[in-house]
Amino acid sequence: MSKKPAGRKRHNIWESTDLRQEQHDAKRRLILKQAAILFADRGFHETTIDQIAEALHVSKPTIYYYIDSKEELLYDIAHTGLADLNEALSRDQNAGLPAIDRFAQFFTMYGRLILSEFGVCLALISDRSLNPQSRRRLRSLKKQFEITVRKIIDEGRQDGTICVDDPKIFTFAVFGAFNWAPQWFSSKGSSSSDQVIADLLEIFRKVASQGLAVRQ
Amino acid sequence: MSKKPAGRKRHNIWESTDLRQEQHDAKRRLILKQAAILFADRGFHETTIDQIAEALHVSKPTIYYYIDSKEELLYDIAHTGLADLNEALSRDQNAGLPAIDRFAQFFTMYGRLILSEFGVCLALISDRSLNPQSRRRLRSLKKQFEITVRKIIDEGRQDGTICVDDPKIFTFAVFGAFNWAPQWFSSKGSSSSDQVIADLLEIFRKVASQGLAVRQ
Amino acid sequence: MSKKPAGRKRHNIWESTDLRQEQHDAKRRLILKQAAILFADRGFHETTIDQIAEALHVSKPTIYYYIDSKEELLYDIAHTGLADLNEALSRDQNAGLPAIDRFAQFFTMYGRLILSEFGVCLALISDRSLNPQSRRRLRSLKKQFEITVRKIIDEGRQDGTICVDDPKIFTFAVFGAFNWAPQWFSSKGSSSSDQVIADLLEIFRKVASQGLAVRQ
Amino acid sequence: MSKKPAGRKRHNIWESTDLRQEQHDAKRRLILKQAAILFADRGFHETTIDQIAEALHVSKPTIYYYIDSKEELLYDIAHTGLADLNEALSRDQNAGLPAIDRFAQFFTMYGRLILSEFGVCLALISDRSLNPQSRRRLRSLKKQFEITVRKIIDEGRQDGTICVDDPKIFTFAVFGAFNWAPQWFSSKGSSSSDQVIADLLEIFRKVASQGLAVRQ
DNA sequence: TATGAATGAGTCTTCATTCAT
DNA sequence: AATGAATGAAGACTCATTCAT
Repeated sequence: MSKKPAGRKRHNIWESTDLRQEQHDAKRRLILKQAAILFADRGFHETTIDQIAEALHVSKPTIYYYIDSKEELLYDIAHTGLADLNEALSRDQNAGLPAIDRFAQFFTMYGRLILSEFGVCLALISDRSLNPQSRRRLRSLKKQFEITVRKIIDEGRQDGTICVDDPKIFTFAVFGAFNWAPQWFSSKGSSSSDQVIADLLEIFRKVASQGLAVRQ
Repeated sequence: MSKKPAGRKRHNIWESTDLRQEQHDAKRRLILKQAAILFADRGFHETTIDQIAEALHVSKPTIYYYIDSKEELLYDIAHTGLADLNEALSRDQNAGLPAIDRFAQFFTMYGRLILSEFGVCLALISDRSLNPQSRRRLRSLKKQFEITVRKIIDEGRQDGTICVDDPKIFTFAVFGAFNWAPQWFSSKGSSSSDQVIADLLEIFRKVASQGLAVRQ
Repeated sequence: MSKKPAGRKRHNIWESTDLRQEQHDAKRRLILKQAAILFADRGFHETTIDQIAEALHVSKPTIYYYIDSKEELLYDIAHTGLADLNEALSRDQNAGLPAIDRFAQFFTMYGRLILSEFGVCLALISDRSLNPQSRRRLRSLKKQFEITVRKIIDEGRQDGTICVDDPKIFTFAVFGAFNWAPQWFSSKGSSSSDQVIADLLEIFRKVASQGLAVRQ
Repeated sequence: MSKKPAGRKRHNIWESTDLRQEQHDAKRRLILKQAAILFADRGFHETTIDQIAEALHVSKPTIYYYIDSKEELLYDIAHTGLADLNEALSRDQNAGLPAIDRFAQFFTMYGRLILSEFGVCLALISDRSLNPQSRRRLRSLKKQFEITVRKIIDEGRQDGTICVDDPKIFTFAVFGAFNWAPQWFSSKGSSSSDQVIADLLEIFRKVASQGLAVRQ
């Protein structure tokens, strides 16, 4: 087997193992991505494993070499999206910023997720196709984000940068507005996704700083 | 549909064409309602005709006596909801009111729809299960509402009661917030649906009157 | 719907229900029988539901209208056979007879079972295709027969009509000899199944009365 | 199969044609053994090539390096068992002994086979999974043993050491009793396999010498 | 009107087997 | 000699829908 740029000095066995694993993971992610695209486009039940395989120019059993079931596909897509968001969130943890800015930061990232291949599935595909356990896990993760937002809002009330009547309803409203975006946003439209996210955000930023305007 | 001309001696009331038709319609509506409840609860694909039949204590072919296909069921539910809204809308057409009030009026009704049995399906169930024609019709109806809202907003800009940066995005945001409600609202919770609707509305009313507040 | 020999006086509705149920049961039993024949002939895994359906000139889903799964098919065949045997057994319960005669009676019936359509599956088809619970139930039923036989042998030792060294091994030997019969017995051969059963029985009757011969 | 003519400098022992062949055969036999164990334990169809590979800590294609198909696996197991028995049989061919003793000798060996890894498959696994040709070959081999036994019995009638009514039925009964043994015998039980074999044998020895006892 | 029975058309999933290295 | 990856072929099971009464 001729190794790509000739065999590295030592550890080449390990390297090849690593590369294999890497390749494997890469392919698996490709499958998830393609599945996510199709699910988002046609729906979960309207997409067959065959179609996913075909879109990737492989055979159906190949898909099953990388995943265990169609359900796992959906779960992993959602989970990956949520995990990515979590990671992005924890990366720029600007704890020092005013709550309103952290609010904006959160939904900028959330918006990017929800308009990404993986995120769309979160907003568009019902988790009713999942088994109770997977559904519970996913919902718990989502709940976490709700809690995060509510905390930010609470903190905003204290640091005087956010003012809303009912944090719970407000939170749901923002999530709703963002989750609805995949239904109408088209990357082929005039605005970029970042523009759309900013615009949506602006609406809620206004509300949140409504009562404060007077003081300034 | 003209039934056979004559009626049997007695029971002719039962069998009178009108009542028959009435009965027929009533039963059909019962089926739609039960289907809507189940669809909203479990999802379209996760609900079988058998389950709908069982919930109504009839047999599966009975369902097919009243509807042509599962798809029609979904279409009719959505269509009925939309038509009901349209009717309600046209009923109190307070053309004289300020735009912001008409805006509020619209979403109060829309909210009631979306939290009703029939409306939930609109927000929760994807129309991807419908054939292209039905989907087109339904989308066209929904679009109509978007247009209505945009018009109200435009008028609000003129009568000085509404001020938003981007009417399109704003419209989508409001619809998103309302469409998301069925995901979290529970009639068993502390707030009534009307309360929730009012709360959601309040958020967007604030935004819409933001720029104006200063002037007044 | 023209009832067979014209409608009976009253209860004809109930009668028709009964007849339906009867028909349903009859058809179900036909399916079991056909499945049993095919399983015995080709093996469980070598028989597809399609083949069973085809043999009955119905479509595959029709089979599923009467049974829940292929596994249930196998379980029900085995269970029915065992239950039939049990019933036959309890029917002529000649408790007064000498043990050796009851022994003969038992294996005459067992032989008839094991050479019948349903019984063949018991001897020929492994229960490993069943889920643990079904397997356990079936094994428990079979065990019951072993116990019955051992008890008869024990009683035979007391009433002086049976004499064997090791009742356990002896029991297994007899069951083995009978269970093996479906492997070689052909209804097209020269001996009838009853003849074969009698012949097999004769062998073990000899053994059982070996030590006693002297006394007589 | 003549391997490439020359050997590498060192390690030539390892790579010597003979040892290579030996190793190859040894590994092949290991595979057969493991497969036999799993087939006997779970059944043929319930065992996947992957499970066999896993049990041997190798990969699936490795199995295929040594065998051509799963079917061959089963055939070879059965064939090996039968061949081993044949060999053992021809080894101590005590043609001079009384038939009854040769009868005992035969089934002692047969019993050992049937309770060995390879033999269990003969009794437990249906040959229906084999192609017609393999099945025919195997059945022919088994038939050979039946014939052998019948001949012994015939000779027993002549040398006055065996007396049975129907040699055919008797033969089937004995085989049945022995073939059934793997179903209930457990090496973890109180009796050794040799004990069980002796016990089973004793039963049939009694029958065979029944009529003779009186005369002596 | 209503229903027990029947079915066509899939879809997921599995598994023995092969390919390429 | 060994293996990660890939696939053809098949089978169980489901479900919307229709038939016959």
